[in-house]
Amino acid sequence: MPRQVRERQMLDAAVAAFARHGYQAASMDDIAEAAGVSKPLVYLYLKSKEELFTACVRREIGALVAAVREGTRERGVSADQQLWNGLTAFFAHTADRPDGVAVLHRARTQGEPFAREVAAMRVEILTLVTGLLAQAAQDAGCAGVPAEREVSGLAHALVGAAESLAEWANSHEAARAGAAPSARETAATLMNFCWAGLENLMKGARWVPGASP
Amino acid sequence: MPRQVRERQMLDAAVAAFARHGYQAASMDDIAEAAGVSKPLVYLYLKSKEELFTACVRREIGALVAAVREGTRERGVSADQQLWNGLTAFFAHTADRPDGVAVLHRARTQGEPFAREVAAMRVEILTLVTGLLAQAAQDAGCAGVPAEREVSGLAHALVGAAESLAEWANSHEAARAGAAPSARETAATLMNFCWAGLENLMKGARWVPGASP
Amino acid sequence: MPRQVRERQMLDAAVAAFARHGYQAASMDDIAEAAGVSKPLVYLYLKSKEELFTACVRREIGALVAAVREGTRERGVSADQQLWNGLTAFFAHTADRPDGVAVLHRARTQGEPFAREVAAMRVEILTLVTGLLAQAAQDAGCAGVPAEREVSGLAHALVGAAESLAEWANSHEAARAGAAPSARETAATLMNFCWAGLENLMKGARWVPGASP
Amino acid sequence: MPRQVRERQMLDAAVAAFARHGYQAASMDDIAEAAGVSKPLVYLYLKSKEELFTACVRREIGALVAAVREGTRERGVSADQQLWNGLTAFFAHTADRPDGVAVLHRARTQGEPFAREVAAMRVEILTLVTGLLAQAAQDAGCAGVPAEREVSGLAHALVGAAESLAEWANSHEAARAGAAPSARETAATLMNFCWAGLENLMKGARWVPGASP
DNA sequence: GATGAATGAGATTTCATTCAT
DNA sequence: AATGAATGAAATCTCATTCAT
Repeated sequence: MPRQVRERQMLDAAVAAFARHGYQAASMDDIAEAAGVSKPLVYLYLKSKEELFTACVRREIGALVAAVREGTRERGVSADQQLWNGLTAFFAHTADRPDGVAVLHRARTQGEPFAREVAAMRVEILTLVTGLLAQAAQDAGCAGVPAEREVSGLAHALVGAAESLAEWANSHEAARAGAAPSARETAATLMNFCWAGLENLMKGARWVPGASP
Repeated sequence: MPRQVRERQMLDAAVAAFARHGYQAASMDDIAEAAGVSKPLVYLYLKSKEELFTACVRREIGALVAAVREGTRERGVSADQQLWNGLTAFFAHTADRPDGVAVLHRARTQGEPFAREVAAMRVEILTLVTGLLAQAAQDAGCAGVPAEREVSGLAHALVGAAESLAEWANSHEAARAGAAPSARETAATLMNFCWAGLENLMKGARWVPGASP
Repeated sequence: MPRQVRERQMLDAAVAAFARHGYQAASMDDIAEAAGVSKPLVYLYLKSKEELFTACVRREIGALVAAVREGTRERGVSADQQLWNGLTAFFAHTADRPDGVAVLHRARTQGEPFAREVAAMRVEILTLVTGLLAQAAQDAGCAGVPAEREVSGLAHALVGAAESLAEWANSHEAARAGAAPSARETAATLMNFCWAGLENLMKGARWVPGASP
Repeated sequence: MPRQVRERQMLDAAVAAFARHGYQAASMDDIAEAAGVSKPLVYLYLKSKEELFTACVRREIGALVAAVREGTRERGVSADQQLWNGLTAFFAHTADRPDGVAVLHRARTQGEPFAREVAAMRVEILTLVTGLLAQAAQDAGCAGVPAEREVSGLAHALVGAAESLAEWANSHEAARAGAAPSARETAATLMNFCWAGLENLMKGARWVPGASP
């Protein structure tokens, strides 16, 4: 059996194990057995547990980013439409590969080297989002560009909301209140949640404490 | 030294260790040493690693919920103001006890018993938030109550955004773009991000794909 | 509370614990708690686990030997009658204090110092038995005294049979085949088992291989 | 080195250790070192201390039962001869493998699962013995079959006597009174001790208190 | 006379990792 | 290319034992 195939089997098994048990609790024994190979072979191909985890993380990062980029590829549509497309792609992907997403989630709290990789991916996606927001601002004849720090905060809020919604949409809790929502429904929920606020912001309108009607 | 004092020392050390290394990687040896006691004493007082972790989680849940409840206690103010107060308390708390928050974050991916405790806390806070949103809807002369599933999704989005913002606000990344933002600033960012959207939703206005200006 | 009373409580608790769990598995914690006192008090009175076990063993040895001696005290009766009396006393005692007997049983396999104490007790009882056998030989006009080694072997066989019967009589297995047998019944069983053989031996008759009818 | 060989080495070392120190006091460290392997290998092959002990017990049970069965295999000889053959085989075995016998002895007081295995073995041997006694009764033109409980008691007495004699024969004490007795001598001692009594019993004769000559 | 507080030492068990073949 | 055999290191947890009061 060719090396590439064997390697993918190992990565598949590793992603499943890391997703279910976490980095520490997943054992190389179990991964090797699940992959249907002997432990020395895993070490021959992937060097160590750390590198194996890194390989998993990189693969899943690539898959996620590719999915989102593919979703926002369509040109000639308005910024909010593109954002919606990207979100839909994101939610579709998280529904499709829950283990991969779980591995990325685990990696964020697994020490510097892993956390950094995921952080870099978040930056990549945030950049994408930020770009869309900026274009939306332009489209809307926005008065001025908000401070970098504010944009950064907004982007983090958006991504955090998306992650939380993805987790909720794929949990059993959501299914209890009817069928699990589709990716499009979830994306719409998030757009509803934030779009008006973002639009206002871009136009320079601000919510301030003590000023509500 | 009296038992209560020692127990608090142990919990402090354990929270720090669990926050930094996670449940599995934090060792009882290190925790005992950090607490300035011997390992057997930790076991005498806290029974096992699992119960120690549980004790940490419960303590931090209590502290977080108390902080947020305290923030929303003030009566006679509008709903958005109360939400803002609660968010400010939340961000102040996360800035004040980053380790405690990290422990709660870890607990969510550490198996059923722990995850359930945190989930229960999230439900408690979501209920609080939902109540405020409902009152806001009333204040705004809202046309109809949105479906339960939609409200649930919105609340998850809000909480996720808050968590993500808290993490970002306390990270070094935020400091790089100027001083770390205050709790009030972060709360304002989040209100700006979502309030208009929520208000629209309550009034029955919806964002729909393909309908943007 | 006077020291003697406290000490007896401790010994009672210790005997029960050692009987149930064995020397190693019985913990000083449990013994102290069962005795209703704190651990340091146990150490104050009984020095160490080893000495505590020794005290238990000595007490139970004393009780057992006293019971058997009491049983054989009656003068002016034939030797077999005295032996039967002694056996009855032995089985009555083992039925009455199963924990004490169990401790002695455990002590036999618990290393030199303890095993020696029990061995000494066995010697004491064996001497008693041997004396009765000798007198029986005289009564029966026995031809000659058997070799010391043979007598020793016989005595061990008798004691072993008695111990095994005691254990069986107090086990649930015996109760399954009707009510548990009384001490007198068990003693009769053992007398039936061996008396004729012993009598023959004393008269010089021997069982030899290949000579059965 | 092949797995089977290593496993036997481990069992040999474990039997020796359990025999000398008992289940609790024997440490896996010592067993591994005595077997000339590392501790993890012991766990890899034997799973746990409990299973290791079980494996020892089962092996020694098998060896002992096989030895006794082999001894009683010879057909066409009288019942007492067969019993003597079986006893000789038993004493030869206990002299040959004192550690194995000691392990079985320990197992009887080491908790339900172990005690049950040994009890089952005792039942097996008791059945064998009971069969021989029954045949002997037939040979002797026995009047009637004694009650089940009485037979059970007699068998227990016989086995207990045999165990006690075996222990004595292999102890230093026996050697002090001349050379240690051979298996045939010990078997003869036991036959002398009980055979006449058993024969009487089979014929319906009973020893009763107060009726001695 | 009695105890709450505390620990050094050692138990079983698991895991990532490497040879020799 | 692939593996059965093997281990060093470290994890969680328990226990007999002693102070200071």
